[in-house]
Formats: sequence, structure tokens, C-alpha cells
Amino acid sequence: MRQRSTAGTERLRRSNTGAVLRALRRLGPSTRVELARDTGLAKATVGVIVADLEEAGAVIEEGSRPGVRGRPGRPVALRGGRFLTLGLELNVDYVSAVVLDLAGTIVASSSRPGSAGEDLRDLARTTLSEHVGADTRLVGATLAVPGLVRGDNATVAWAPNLHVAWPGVSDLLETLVPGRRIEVSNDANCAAYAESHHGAAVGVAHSLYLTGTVGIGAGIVQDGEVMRGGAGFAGEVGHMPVGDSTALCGCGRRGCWEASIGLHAMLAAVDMVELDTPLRTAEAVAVRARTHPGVRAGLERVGRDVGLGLAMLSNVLDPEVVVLGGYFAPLGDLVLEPARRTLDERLPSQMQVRPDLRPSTLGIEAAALGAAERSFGPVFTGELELSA
Amino acid sequence: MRQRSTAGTERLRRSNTGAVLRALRRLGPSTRVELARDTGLAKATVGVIVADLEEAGAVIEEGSRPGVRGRPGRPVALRGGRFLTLGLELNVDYVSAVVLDLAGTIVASSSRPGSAGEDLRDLARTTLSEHVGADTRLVGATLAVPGLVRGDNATVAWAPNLHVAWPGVSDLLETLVPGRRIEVSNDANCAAYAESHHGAAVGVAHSLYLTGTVGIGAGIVQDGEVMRGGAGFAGEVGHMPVGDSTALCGCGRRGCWEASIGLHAMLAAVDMVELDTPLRTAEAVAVRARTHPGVRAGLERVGRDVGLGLAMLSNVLDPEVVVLGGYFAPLGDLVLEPARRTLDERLPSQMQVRPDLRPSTLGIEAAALGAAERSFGPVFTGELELSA
DNA sequence: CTCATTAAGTACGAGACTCAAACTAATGTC
DNA sequence: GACATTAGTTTGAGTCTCGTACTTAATGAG
Repeated sequence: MRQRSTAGTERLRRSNTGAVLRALRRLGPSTRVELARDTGLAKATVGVIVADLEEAGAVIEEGSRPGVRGRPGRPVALRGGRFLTLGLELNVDYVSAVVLDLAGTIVASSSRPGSAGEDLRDLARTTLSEHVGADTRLVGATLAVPGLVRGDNATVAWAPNLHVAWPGVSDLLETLVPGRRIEVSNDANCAAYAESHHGAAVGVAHSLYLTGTVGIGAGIVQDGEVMRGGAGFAGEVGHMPVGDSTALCGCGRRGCWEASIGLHAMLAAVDMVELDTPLRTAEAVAVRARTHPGVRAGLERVGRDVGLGLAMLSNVLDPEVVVLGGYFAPLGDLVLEPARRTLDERLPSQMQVRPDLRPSTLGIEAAALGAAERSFGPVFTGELELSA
Repeated sequence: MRQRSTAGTERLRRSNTGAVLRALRRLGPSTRVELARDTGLAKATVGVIVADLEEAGAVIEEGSRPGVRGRPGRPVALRGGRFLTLGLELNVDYVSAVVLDLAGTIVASSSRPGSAGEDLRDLARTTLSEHVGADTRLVGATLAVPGLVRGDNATVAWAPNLHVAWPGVSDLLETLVPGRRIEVSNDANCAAYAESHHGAAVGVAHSLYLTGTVGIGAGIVQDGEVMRGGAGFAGEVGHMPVGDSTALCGCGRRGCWEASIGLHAMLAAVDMVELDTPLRTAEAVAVRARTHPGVRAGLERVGRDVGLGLAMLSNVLDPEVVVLGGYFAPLGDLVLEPARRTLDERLPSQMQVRPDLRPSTLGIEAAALGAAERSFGPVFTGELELSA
């Protein structure tokens, strides 16, 4: 896992190694010839790169696939279990940790209530001690937070809902993985990244992730990359003036989208009370909706306002897929159907492909999973070299 | 201007050559040592690259800058006049052409009324014959159109306002520059690119361009790159539900932003009539506003609705700078001031830096200029090699 | 069973590139 | 005029990719 700064011919090798790794992630187990065709490199070059990766323990040769004429190819696959990343999430009322391996397998995934730096540190320590040992290499670690992260990917400029002294957390992180810098990233951006790599938007270049809790947040993926904006504020869509223009928002203004479709607005619409977590609350609402038409009507109203805002966002961003997470996921079509109808009404009829609205399939650990995946980013771009 | 497909060590050289060219564009005339410092390459490498570029005619050595201790550096600068690109625009009622050189100097820039393929071809032919000769090399050409361009950067999926048979234009282009493919691009995206390279958003990584004519369009620049969206529809913001929800839009729906701030809505607000072009119309409105409070009040209303939509866009995209073009440019602060006030009211107070609203400084040829600049893109990334 | 056929993977030499260090060149300072 | 200082070039070593030729491992026809 050396990080070299030389810009010599080794940079070319690292870049090509990244291309091979990306191809393996995309294609699954592949022979050297298949990798050569996909990457455009020469057979010989791929052979050398694969040999290096094998020695480093990053790929492993599988049994040959016979059946066709000629010498059978010997597929290589990304090797799981050896190179790991840690993804953490520190949220308002819970902390999560995910350990991911190079093959894309989720090695560990856990959450627990809590909101203090100590909770996070304990969870991370436990997770690390259980899954990271002498025969594994920790490639990187990323922490997802519900706040505005500066361009340095390390410090938080603004986190209104996080009642933790930031310098404290920052120090905790240093003690957690000594000598290794932990990147910090926005939670909605991480969740969007998770959806585009492991969730409902796999293989989609342009997607949008919308999460509903007390607040509303979005993560924008354009061409496979998370969009941050000038100050890291991109995707903070909760306070767009959308929906009921008289609804009072927590921010003091009226007419924010959040005031129409945030968790509390949804609960008011169905006349129910909040349980311990947004997900559990939404599950209870979904159950009650089966028997109570009034609840369905309330969700219909919420869904229309969701669709109204998505019409805005689709006009601006033109995503192929919109993934709805947070409390929207358990409610599924109860909210998505009216949203789709509103979207159909409001989108320009000439727009070729309406974005596909899908509920999130990842659970509460979505952001932590995305954080872990992001730590693999430098490996797949070739910035970071894997070594035994 | 060979385009090589080999992925050998020459790719590394091309990439490094691109880095040197970018540095020269950004820093202006620089010595080899300065370029080495900026790019991170070794002095020797920069020396070889600069020698190659000089032989190709892409850079030229300037007089030395003495005055300090030691051997004086001999700055090299991008050489204008030799490598050129052609930018074209085919719009509803005019056609434009811009010739740009490698140094970023606008060699030629002209517009004329017209909307047919023949008008475009004639203008392009004249421009080319006047400025592209035996001692110059045409690097590329790009055509900007008010419509939806497919991912192939060559064909148009949808251009409602363009009353030209598209296959016809496509054929015309082939005859124009034989053997060279002309890229096609969206006009708002081109104008946004022009503003970020030559206009009011130079040096800004995240900017937004908003143009007002009969319709409203936006171009989004994120990290210096134009954002296209899944189907090339990103930035088609005219039909977002913003502003007067009762206003009837040309699309048949009510409440589109365009119906509140499009040229016709603005004229209705100030009770004036349309002249031959949006720019000329807006100039007349600006003159009349000096003496007529009613006109100023009308523009105030339009400006507030501009600000309302920009609040949406800023929440989603977080741009550092918003450039307002089209009819907004001549009106300047008459529209921008109320827009700024509305933006201040509607943006989350925690947002660190409010986007800076600036009128466009580029005229009617903005899109054609951006189209020309885009043709230099592959040169500065190292995809396309300049050769004598 | 033998051998041609087919396709995957490897060995090797040529060519291109970057880099660090040594070297040359040009200027100001004392 | 010697010397310090900085710019740029030369040189030799080390890497990398590539095309070609070769080896290896399977199938199928006779």
C-alpha cells in the first residue's frame, strides 16, 4: 500500500494496474486475454500486471474454464479477505461501521445507538479487532457525517444536527488507526456512492440519492463521481422552496421542501407519532396504511410533494435513476407511486427517459458502506498501490 | 495533430505534454523551471517537452527576463496564430462563428441573421477562408445548437426551436471541413464553458450559467467540466415549477420558471414589445427603465423570480459564481439586485459563501466561443497531439 | 493413439519515456 | 575578475509497454 509520488513510468504502471482492477470489478473473473481486450493493453502487459497483483495478494487464479477448443483460459478474480477498508458513520442517534474487501464483499456491518465520539470509537475498535488482523491490510478508512465537509476531506465546516465537539472526534480518529489519515465525507454523498456501487443504482452513471429523515438530503452521482459543489454544499436540497409554501420549517423559514416531506411532516400527514428511528417509524406507518385509507391519503400527499421536488432535480441534473432511502424505503410504492405520477406530469414531455424511481435496498449502513467503498477509490484509479 | 491510440509510454508523454500546455494557459509565459515546479515533472523532462512543442509550433520562446541573480530564465509562451479551432453556433434566428487560437486569442468572431443550414455553411466557409491558410492548422471544430445532443457528440435528439432538417446540417458539416468530424454540443453548455474560460467565471471551478431568451437554459460547470446528465438533458431548467404558479407556459403547463422570467414574461411585466433580438430588446428596456419607475418595478418582480430559481439551483449545485447571459446581461443590476436579495433570503444561512451573481461579459458569440474552446479540450488533456 | 488445430499465456528484444546527477551557460555581486 | 546563483542541457540508468515468436494446454479428426 505504498503511495508513490513519482511521476515517472511507474505512474503509467499504476494507472494501468488500476484499469485492470476496474475491469475485474466490472467484468467479474476474467482471463488475461479478456482483460487485455477490455483495457486495450497488450497481452504481455496484462500478464505482468496480473502477476504483480497476484504476488501482492490482490487477485487469485480460479480453476480453468474448459469446454471450448484451444487452451482454456485461467480466470483471475479479485481476492477478498486480504485488502480491507473501514467505513464509519457518525449520525444523530446511531453509529455504524462496515468492513469491505477488495472483491466488494461486505465483511462486517453493524450499527448501534449512540451519538458520541466514544460510541464511534468503541464500535470501530471492536470491528477492527474482529476483522483486521495480521493476514489482512487496511487500505483506508472514511467517516461519513451529516454535515458540510471542507475540500480537505478531513474537517467539518458545519454539522448542525451533530452534537459532538468536532475536534474531539478528529482526535479520536487519529488514535483509532495510528499513522493513517481518515478521510471525512458527507453522509448523503456516501450513501449515494453506496447505491451506485452496491445498491439500486449499480452500473448507472448518473444517479441521484434522496434520503428522508427529519431532514432531507441528496447525493448526486454524475459519471460515477460524487458531486461536491464549490463549498461541499451540493445536494443540500432540504430547504429548496418546494411543496406547501405555508409549512413552517425547522430553519425558521416557510415553504422548505423538508417542511412538506420531512419525517415530521409525513407523520403529521398520517396522524401518527415518531418511534425510536426513522426506519422503524416508517415501517409502522406502512403497516397501518394497509388498513387505514387516511394514512394512504396522507402518504399520497407526501408522495406528490416528493415528485414535485424530484421534477426540479431531474430538470437540473437529468439522472437515470433516483434512489429513495431513509424513511422512504420502507414505504415503497405508497410514496413512490404518487411521486412517479407527479413526475410524469411535471417533466417536459420531450425528455427522452424519465428517471427510474427505486427504493433503497441498502439498510441503515448505506452511508458506512459507501464510506468504505470510497476508501477503495484511489486503488481503482491507480493512485494507491497495493503491496503485500 | 495526430491522434494516437497506442497506450504505451507515448501516452505518458502526451499526458505530460497536456500538463505543460495547461500550465502555460494558466500561468502565462513561464520558464522551464517554473513549468517543472508547477507540473511536478523533472527539469529535463520539461526541457524535452518544450523543445517538441516548439518544433511543432505550439509554443514560442520570448525574450529573457533579467534583473535577478543567476542565469535569466527564458520564458516560453503558447504561440497564437498557428493552431486554430472553429466554433459555430446555429440558433433560432442567427448563426455565429468564432476562430480561436491556442494562446486563447479570439482571431475572428462574427454573427449574422439567419437560421438555415446554408447560412451557417456560408458563414463558416467565409470565416475559414479568411483565417485558416497554409501556415495554420485547424485542430477541430464544434457546433453549438439549442437542443439535446446525444452522447455521441454528433447527433441531435431533440431541437424544438430549430426549424432545420438535422440530417441536412449534418451533411453540410461534412462538406465544410472534409475528413474532419465536427462535434456537436448544446449551446448553453458551450456558453457556460466560454464564461469559465474567457468570461465572468474565469478560474472558477464550479459555476453556473443562466441564459434568458424566449426560453431559459442553464449550463453547469463542475470542477471545470460541463455536466451533461444521463441523456444530455442536465441544465434544462426552463420548465422547473418556479415563480408564478398560474403563469401559462409555451409548453402548455402552468407555473414553469420560463413563464415567469422568459423574455415574453419580462416584456409583459414592463409593458413593452419585442424587438428583433433579445439583446436589443433588453437594451431598450434598460434605457426606458432609467425614466420609468413602472419598468423598474416590473424588472424587480422578474429579478425576484430569477432569485427564487437560483435559490433552487444553488441548493442543488452549490456554484461559486452564477453568470447571467442572454437578455439578462444588458439589464444588469436592474434584475440582479432583486435576485441577490431573494437569494439571500432563501439560502440556508449556514451556507458559507453565497454564489456571486455576475452579468455575462461575452456577447452574442458566447456559445460559438465556448464551442471553439471545447475543441481545444483534447489538446489540453493530452488526448490529441499537436504536430507541425 | 497420434497429430493437426486452436487459443492462452510467456519470453524477449526494441523503443520510448522519466529521472537524478553532473555539467554547461549566463548573469549579478563583491 | 573570481565567485555565487540560477537556468537549462547532457548523459546514463531504470521502467514501462509492445509486437513477435514461442510454449503450453486443451479439443477433435483420422
